[in-house]
Amino acid sequence: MKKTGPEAKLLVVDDEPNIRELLSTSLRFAGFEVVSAANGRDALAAAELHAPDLAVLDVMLPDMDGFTVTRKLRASGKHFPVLFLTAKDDTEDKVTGLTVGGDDYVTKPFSLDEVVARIRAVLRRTQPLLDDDAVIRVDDLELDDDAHEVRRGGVVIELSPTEFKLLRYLMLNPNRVLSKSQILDHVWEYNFNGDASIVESYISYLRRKVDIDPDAPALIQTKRGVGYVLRTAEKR
Amino acid sequence: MKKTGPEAKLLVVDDEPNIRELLSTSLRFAGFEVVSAANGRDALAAAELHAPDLAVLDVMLPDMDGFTVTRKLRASGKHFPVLFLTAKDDTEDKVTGLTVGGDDYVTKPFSLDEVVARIRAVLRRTQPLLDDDAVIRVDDLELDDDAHEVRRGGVVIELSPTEFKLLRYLMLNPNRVLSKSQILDHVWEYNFNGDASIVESYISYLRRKVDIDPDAPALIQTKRGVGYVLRTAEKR
DNA sequence: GTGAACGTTCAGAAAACTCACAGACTCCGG
DNA sequence: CCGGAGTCTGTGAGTTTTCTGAACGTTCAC
Repeated sequence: MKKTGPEAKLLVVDDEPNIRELLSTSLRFAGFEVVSAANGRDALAAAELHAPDLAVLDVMLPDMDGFTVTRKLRASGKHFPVLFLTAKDDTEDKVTGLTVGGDDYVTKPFSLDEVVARIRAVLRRTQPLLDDDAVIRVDDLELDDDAHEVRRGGVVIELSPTEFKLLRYLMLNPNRVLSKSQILDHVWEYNFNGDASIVESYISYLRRKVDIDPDAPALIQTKRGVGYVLRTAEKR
Repeated sequence: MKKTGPEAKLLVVDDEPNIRELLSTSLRFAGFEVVSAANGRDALAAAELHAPDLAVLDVMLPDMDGFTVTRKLRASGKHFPVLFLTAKDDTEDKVTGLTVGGDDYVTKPFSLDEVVARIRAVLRRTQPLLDDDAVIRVDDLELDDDAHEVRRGGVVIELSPTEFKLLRYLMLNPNRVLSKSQILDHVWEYNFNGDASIVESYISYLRRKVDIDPDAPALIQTKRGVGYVLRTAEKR
């Protein structure tokens, strides 16, 4: 899955240092090259200098709002797609029109995996050259990101949004034990402040839908005191 | 769907920056090469310079109206088709006569998919070389853009204009989940400011007409918390 | 002008979802 | 075999989402 060299170059723009760091770090870890800016002015300069493939752009910036930044970018001939970060209650109002180009948006607070998934989706849509299939496969389990659908042995499995995100995270890390806090950090919104026991609940839900057959070896396995793994058959 | 190289070169002319941007962005994303101008003078210059295949032209411009622009274009030997943007209350007689050549018009406020569809229709009519079929097919569901007709298993289904546009948008994105705001942005007029619940209503209407057979697997499916998809059977 | 078709909005019911809590169960060391 | 930590799962409250029907407005044909 990982290619040689970075997947794409991203420009992250947010005035809150915490969020900017959070995003930069996890996007970098996800294989992207990342440059960041704290306001609209710097964002425009960075876009000029680095020619990113996509920008992650907070709509609320100290000097000018995200739409203005986008307009200025477009005016100077930059046509890379933008993923907007909006507050949840901005929806309906200002968000309209954000999805007309290749652009998209996620609402704050977001979950990290969600952002990565949306970035990949936008890039896939705008530069279809990279035949990233959008389908993740582990044994006879398939997860189709575009259709937002999961199949086991060809049979569709209905999952709730959270169940879907959790399974997606597990499938992206097959045969790797993931701790409950790791899972929490990736799948739940970044400001979630319940405790990790909810992961147990959702693992339980998932098992009921994914690991039904009592004869087949379970895909989702518990590592006591450590976390959970998605085990493939091949890998023993 | 995406070809190598742009589909055609368009000239967008509108004095309102928002509309100009909105059009440019979504047309560019639809695969066209776009240049734009804010008034008649610039439009004539741009036409001379870029030799577009079609112009999208607001009839109300600050310096001269769209018909004058067209006349001057024709006078200087430019015979590419024009898609006029007119206000809804423009008198019939002004608009009449627009559809006699290859030209066509849409009324403001328009929906983005409508404009794209009209542009494609005009280009198809004027340069029939491109064998764009104008018929979109998903399983046994056919949508004929030219005839403005929908058939399921050969049987014609009567749809209202909005139902037709909605189904069209779904059929252009089979097996891809579309959020309610995405749908709103593409199918409804750009200045629509109701909320997304109207999408739910129209999906409901569509289902009643398109997914009648309770035995057949439903084409239109809800992805709770995410949006709606048009599912094909083949896609497994 | 009148009726029919179409479009929009609203409101309520039903269904689904998220999450906390708590008791039951399992594993493991001693 | 016991106890405790860790894990699993049922229950239920609160919220969100979806669906539907009905009311109201607009447009169009006659």
